[in-house]
Amino acid sequence: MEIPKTYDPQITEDKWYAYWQKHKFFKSTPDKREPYTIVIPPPNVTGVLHMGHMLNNTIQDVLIRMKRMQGYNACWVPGTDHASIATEAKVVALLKEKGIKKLDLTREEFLKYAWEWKDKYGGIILKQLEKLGASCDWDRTRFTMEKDLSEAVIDVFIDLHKKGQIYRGVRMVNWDPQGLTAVSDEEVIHKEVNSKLYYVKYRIENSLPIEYITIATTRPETILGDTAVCVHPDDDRYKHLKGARVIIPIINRSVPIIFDDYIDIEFGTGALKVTPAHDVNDYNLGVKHNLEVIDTIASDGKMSAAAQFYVGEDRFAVRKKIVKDLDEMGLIVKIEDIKNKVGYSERTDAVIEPKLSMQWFLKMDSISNPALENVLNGKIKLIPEKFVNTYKHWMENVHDWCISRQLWWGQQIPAWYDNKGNTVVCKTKPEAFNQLRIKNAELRIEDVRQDEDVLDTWFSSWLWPISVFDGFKNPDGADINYYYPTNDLVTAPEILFFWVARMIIAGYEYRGKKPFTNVYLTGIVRDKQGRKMSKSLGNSPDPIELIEKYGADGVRVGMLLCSPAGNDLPFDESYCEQGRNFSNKVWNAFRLLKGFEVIDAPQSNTNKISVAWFDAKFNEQLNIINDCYHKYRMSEALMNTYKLVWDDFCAWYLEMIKPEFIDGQAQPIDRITFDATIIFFERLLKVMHPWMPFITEEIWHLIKDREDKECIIIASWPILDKNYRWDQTRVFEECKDIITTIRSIRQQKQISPKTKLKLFKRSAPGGNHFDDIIIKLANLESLESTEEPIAGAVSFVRKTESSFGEFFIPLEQNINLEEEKARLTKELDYSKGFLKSVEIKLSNEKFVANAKPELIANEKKKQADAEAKIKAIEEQLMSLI
RNA sequence: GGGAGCUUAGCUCAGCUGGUUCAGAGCAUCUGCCUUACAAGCAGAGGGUCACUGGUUCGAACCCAGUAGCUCCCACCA
Repeated sequence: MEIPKTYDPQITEDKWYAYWQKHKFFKSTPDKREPYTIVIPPPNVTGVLHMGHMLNNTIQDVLIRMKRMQGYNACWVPGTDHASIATEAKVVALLKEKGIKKLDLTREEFLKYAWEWKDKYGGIILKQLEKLGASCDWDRTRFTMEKDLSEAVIDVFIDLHKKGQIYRGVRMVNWDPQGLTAVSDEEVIHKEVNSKLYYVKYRIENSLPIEYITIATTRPETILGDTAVCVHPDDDRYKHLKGARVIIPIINRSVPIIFDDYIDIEFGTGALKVTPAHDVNDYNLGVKHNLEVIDTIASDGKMSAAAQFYVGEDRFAVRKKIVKDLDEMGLIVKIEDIKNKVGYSERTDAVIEPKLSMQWFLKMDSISNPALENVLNGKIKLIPEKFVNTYKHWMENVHDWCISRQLWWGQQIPAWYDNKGNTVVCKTKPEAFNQLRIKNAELRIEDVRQDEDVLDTWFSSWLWPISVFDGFKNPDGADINYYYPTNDLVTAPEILFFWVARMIIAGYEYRGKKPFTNVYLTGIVRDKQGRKMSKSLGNSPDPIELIEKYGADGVRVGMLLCSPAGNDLPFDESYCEQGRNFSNKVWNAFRLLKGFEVIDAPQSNTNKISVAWFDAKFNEQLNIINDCYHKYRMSEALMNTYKLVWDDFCAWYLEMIKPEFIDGQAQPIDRITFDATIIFFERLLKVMHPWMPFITEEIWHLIKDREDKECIIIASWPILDKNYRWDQTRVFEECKDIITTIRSIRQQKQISPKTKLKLFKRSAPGGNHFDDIIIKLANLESLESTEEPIAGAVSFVRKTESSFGEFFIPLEQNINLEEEKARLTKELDYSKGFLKSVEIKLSNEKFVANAKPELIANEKKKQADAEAKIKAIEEQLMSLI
């Protein structure tokens, strides 16, 4: 059978994925083995796979696959997040296209549409994860708004309310006028924008002649809500205005001038207009000075009836209009360009409006203590560690969490009201009725109303590591006891506070234990210009298309080659190309092996040495790779695997054992060497498997007939031989050096690689362990020892096993003496320089006194080495003359 | 405004307790090769004042101080 020259991922990927599924290799149930558990950061149901998911989930899959091979009961729990704002926005938009307005629907009708939408599109992203090879236990797929998980959310709300951690109150919240809901502080993104600072004159009441005070504001549209003007008590410009009042223009309201040291005298005119309804600071001032609150902006961002003017017009339109009107009245003193920060909604990108409203909050102070403590004491590790600082800072300054959202898609808050202003928190309406009736005897059940709001999505996802194992429904169940705490969490640093911190809080609150041990924080995938990949910029490649083009293995390798934990990843398709090329390299190594003719024959010395060397090399590298995994240095683990396969195995080992051609006829290989090589290759496939699951599985089956269930995905990770012959690998480096030097000389002298050369070696006796390899790989006719230098030959000095050897290659043509001399002299100078630096060090009394003895011994060895090398080169130079 | 981090080859990054001439890797580049596993390849080569300035030390890419530039996080200055 002809094996194609290039590897074709298309024909293998779906095949093996289905095969793994069929044999339930991803499935996990509690057993005697040690569990290794990851819960997926649930992607939004609205989501489609983007590069961030690709990166994130590939890392999780690598970890899961490796641990599975290492004998752990590996369990990767998948699922999706209901993403209340994002999903609701999507459904609203879809209904709008159909000509249906959300406001015309009842809650039940709307939710029916939303669920229909979810059932239709909610699973797309999970299907896409299959394409990249994600070995999730799909039978465990959960959804944050499914029945059990929702119930857990409601129970937690009731429980925390009972504990006094949840309260309801009127507060200044971040209002999203587009999503028509409050959002938490964490969902507001502050962006620096170019704004204008308007200087507006307010007339002092009853002043004669007419006196004005000039205030500076970036938001003139809120003037109608002003209820005071505030200045600093020490500001000499305004001291005479104690007790005075000013007239708010347009609306002609009389308001007091108040004095407060909150004011920055330097900013603007040192006079601040105070609008308690639309600014947090102003609100606080209002509370302090007992000011009236006039809410002039409605929830949709348009002027409310309370504004009296511009009613129903949008806040930004009004800004322009009011400036024009004020200007016509001669009240605009000047307009300055400034930069300031404006809050935007994370979900809808609308400008956030600070707004007073009644919301539910979770007190964060005491509940978050264990979450801070256990990250600081290292029981939970953040990788990379630098995020601990950020985490600490946030946890120490954490604000109460606004958990109510004015939406329908989500868990409805289990708070109930009667018609007399009583509130109870409990699970069901009948329960609520009974409780409310204690306070309100005439209450009828029809008058019991449930809170209209739903809970913040994060208020359900913070329970994820517990709820996916039914830890609320069945707190002593087999699953939760076995899998919790989970091991690793892989996620983006962006949601360290949104999600990670809160999961830790919930973990300690509800299980008394951490939810996971290691948090691996990936970077952000960016484009070449360093911009974050986003749909709106259109700079994000479609991962599925990349997979089709380069193969899932290629894309996986490409992405992970250059993404150390916590570092952003400037993505470029060429990385995928590199990944694909690697797949192809592996494929061709397989083709070579497959093409060997194997006979029962004695093993040549060359092959024997080669096998011993690679065995040692493999163990040396496996040790390093294991260590990289252990330290979560994923890219480094991959790079070492890559080099082990490409350089050590393909470029060196396979060339060492590859049978020669005689008269155009490939020679057979002896069975001992062949079998050893197959074992090596299988070990390599195993080490590659977590990164490249598909091609390794394909080759695993092609290289040998195997039983149905004998798959690499469940094969065991190679066992490290700690007693490997490390001396072999070291000495072979010297051998490589000699070979490379000869090849380099060929290049310089323009001698074809096909021309066989004679090599003479002049050195101390012994030390010819790898000579046969040198003969083969440097394409030598012979390698002989010589007592005397060979005149007229190209020569060089290289380290051999015990000391330095002088090497000579006699050539047909005459050598250029000057050129050779120059080359040797250069090397001599280098060696002399080296010797000198060592000698300086050794003659430095302070060094000898302070340095560790091993170090000094090492320096002495270097000195001796350098002296030997210099001597050898000098002798060679002599022989040239 | 507060905090954290970064700056090493053209690019992306290693350099893990200061000690091999330590200045590394992959990619890219250049040169020579279509050599019966692979041109998605093979062989070889060239790239760097380790941001800058001082200090500590026998010894600094690494420790300390300052300077410059970049990034991120947090924060209610109109």
